[in-house]
Formats: sequence, structure tokens, C-alpha cells
Amino acid sequence: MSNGYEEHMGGDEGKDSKTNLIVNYLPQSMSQDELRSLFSSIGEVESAKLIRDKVAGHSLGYGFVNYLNPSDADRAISTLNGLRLQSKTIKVSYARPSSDTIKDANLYISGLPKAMTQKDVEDMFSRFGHIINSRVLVDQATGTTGASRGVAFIRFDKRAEAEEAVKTLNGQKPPGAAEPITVKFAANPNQVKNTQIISQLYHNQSRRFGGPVHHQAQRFRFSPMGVDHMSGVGNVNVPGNSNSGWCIFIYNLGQDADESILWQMFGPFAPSPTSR
DNA sequence: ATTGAGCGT
Repeated sequence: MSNGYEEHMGGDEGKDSKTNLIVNYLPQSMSQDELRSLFSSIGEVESAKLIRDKVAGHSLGYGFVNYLNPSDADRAISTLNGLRLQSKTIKVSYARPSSDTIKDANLYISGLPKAMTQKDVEDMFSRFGHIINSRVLVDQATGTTGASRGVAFIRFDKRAEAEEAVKTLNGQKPPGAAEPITVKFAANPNQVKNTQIISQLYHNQSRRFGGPVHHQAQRFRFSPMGVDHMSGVGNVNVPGNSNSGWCIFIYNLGQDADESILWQMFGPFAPSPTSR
């Protein structure tokens, strides 16, 4: 019944808005204890939380750190933001109160003229709201000098801002451009990976059976035959399952992880193909 | 053409 909008915090609701931080772009290997330890070097930490995949348990590369003292939070931003850790550069900023209105505000833009710079793209989108960050993908990792791939990401402050940008700019041609651009909400990394897994399996099945495979049949036929072809993708550790060294999931994102599993397989107990 | 997994039981 609760919709998350009810106020129940009394008079000082913004209290941890000055102590609570969000830390992005953490190295994959960093644990919650290491996160706490790093930020404890600044001051006393009230809580530290590493966000993990709900099913597989691996780090999602970001977390929250709440200090006792607002001045420590401030110093953590000035001293730890931009810190390089194992080829990553972490970002430290104030967290906002969790709210649906700030989620899913990340856009994927394709078909951009190659001449458009990051600033050009931001200038095109900034009228819809506050841009948190943006990135134009380049061909090689030649830094900002590489040729644009005509693909960019823009994260807005609020989802409603991103929605307006999609409605207004999707299918439109930038000034002087020959082709229209595509503006849509970005897929999260799991969806991207699942798409790759599924198309890989589909490819394998198609080759094996000599033609396109119906989705139902494809799902049915996955199992052990495809494992060797998937071995590079999986190797997910499942907490609580001591028997299997590995596990492969295919699941949809953006919803409850428990309800969105399309298919899963545990190594030693992979089901046999039903017939035979 | 989906990034450096950006809002948490």
C-alpha cells in the first residue's frame, strides 16, 4: 500500500543529505569491507554498503557511505573523488534520498554525426534538464582524440527530463545532419550481456539444427549441449550453493530479479536433454 | 554500435 512518497521523517528529513555519499565506478574486486576501510581513512563511518547483484551476489560497482559528521563527507568528496583504483577512477558525490523519480534517467543516443563532440551533444540535450554525466563513444581507446562512433550516453538528474528528451529528439535530425538520431533509454549491463548470450546461443543452435530455431524450442534445447559454447560467459558464483562451481543465468533486468529469470543452469546438475 | 553497472533490504 505504501507508494514511497509518504513523509515520516519529522522535522529534519535532510539530515543525512549532508553525510551520505554515493560512490561510483568502484573496481569489480572491491569488497564492502574495503569500501568502508577506504572511507574510514577520512573519518568515522556510520555505514557502508556495497550494492550487489540480487541473484549472483557480485558487485555492481557502486555503493553508499554514510558518515557521522558532515564535514567528513565533505572532505571525502574533495580527497577521494577522482581517486584511481586499479584502472578505475572512482566518483564520490552526495547521495540523494532514494526516489523513483531519479532512477532510469540514462539515455542511449545513436546515429549522431561523427563531428559532434561531447559538448555539442550536451548542448543539444541540456534544455530538457540537468545532465549528470555524458559520454561519446570513440573508436579506439585513443582518449578524446579518437573518432566518434556516433553513439553517446547522457544521464539526466530526473527520469521525467530524460523522457522529455526521448519524446522530443528521437527521430529528429540535428541541425545540418543528414540522418535522424535515435534516442532511447539505455539498457543496463545485464540486458546487454543477456542479449549477447542469447544471440550467441541462437547462433549455435541455428548452426546445429540447420536453420532458425523457434524461441520455445530454443529455450527447451539450451541445456548441456550449449555449455561449451557459453563457458566464457558464465562462471557466476552462487552464495549458498556449495556443490556447483559455476552457474549461468539468463535473466531480464529492470524488475525483480527473482521473477525475471528466463533460464538458469548449475554445473554438475545440468539437466539432460529430455528425450533420450 | 549499450559506457566507467548512478540511488540501496
